[in-house]
Amino acid sequence: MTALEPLDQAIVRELAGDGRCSFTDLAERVGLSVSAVHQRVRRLEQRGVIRGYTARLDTEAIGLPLTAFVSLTPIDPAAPDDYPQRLAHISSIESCYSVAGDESYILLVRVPSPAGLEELLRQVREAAKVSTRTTVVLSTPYEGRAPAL
Amino acid sequence: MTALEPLDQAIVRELAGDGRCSFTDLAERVGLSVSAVHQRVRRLEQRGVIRGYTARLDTEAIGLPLTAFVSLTPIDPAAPDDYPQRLAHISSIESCYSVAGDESYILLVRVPSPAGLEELLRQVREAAKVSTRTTVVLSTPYEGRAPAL
DNA sequence: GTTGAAACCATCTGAGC
DNA sequence: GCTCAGATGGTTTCAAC
Repeated sequence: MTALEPLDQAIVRELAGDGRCSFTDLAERVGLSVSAVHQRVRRLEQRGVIRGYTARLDTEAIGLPLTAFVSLTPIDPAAPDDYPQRLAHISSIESCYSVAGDESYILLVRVPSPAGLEELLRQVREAAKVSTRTTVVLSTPYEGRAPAL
Repeated sequence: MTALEPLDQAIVRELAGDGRCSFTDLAERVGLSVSAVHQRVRRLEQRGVIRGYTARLDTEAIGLPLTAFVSLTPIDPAAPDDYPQRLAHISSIESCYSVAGDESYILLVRVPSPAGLEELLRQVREAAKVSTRTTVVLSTPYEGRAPAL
């Protein structure tokens, strides 16, 4: 995987900071013509460097005030490792990481309440035969900051 | 915090899926006029329900192929709890969560290499007087999926 | 790979309901 | 709070370099 050119870096940095930034603004900020920027952004999208765009939401305002990390340990270590797939339909799971260490996976989940968390854990244990360890998030000083390029 | 109206829910769901969706498209998808959608989106932004927009990037393509969770435990339990602030300048830290459990904080970090991780841990220990426990991410089956509304 | 211009389309505002 | 319509300004394409 070849490293990103400085101009593409600049574009990507701007779009990480403001995903709805117009091409006109973008062009000014990176010092290129509008068409050139337009072409480069399209190319970055097609190459998969930019995987998409999303609105960053206030989890409380949308009714999911409880965030938690759920670590997964397979009950049967010999079972086929298709946990992510088995859990994909559970929409409270925002992210799924395969990790090195004591556990096999770490999930980031968002639920409306402690009752929602209980329900989620039930679903997870049912869908994948795993034991779970849950770490409740008390507050989020910051999240999803733009990467350093 | 009053719950989200169904129309606002629909708008927010669409923008979580495609943050660069035009107001024209958005209007069609939620069944409203363009101006009405426009007005509602602006209101959602001002109320802080929508906190911004970002490009979702391929971490490998931008030169940060190594992701890890770093758990923090204060060395002096009586020290003032200003860790997030003390760590905020470290740009490899994407997210910082205050958590219940054995540790006080969990950081999500992105670095170019194992050497970068080592350097990051040094920086973290220096900036905050904490001991760290690191869980390396091997792969990411999914991440940042749109929330269930 | 960049530019500039032209055609098209989206954004945004304000008046009216 | 929604709609319509008009003015502004952004997006997208294309020919040329």
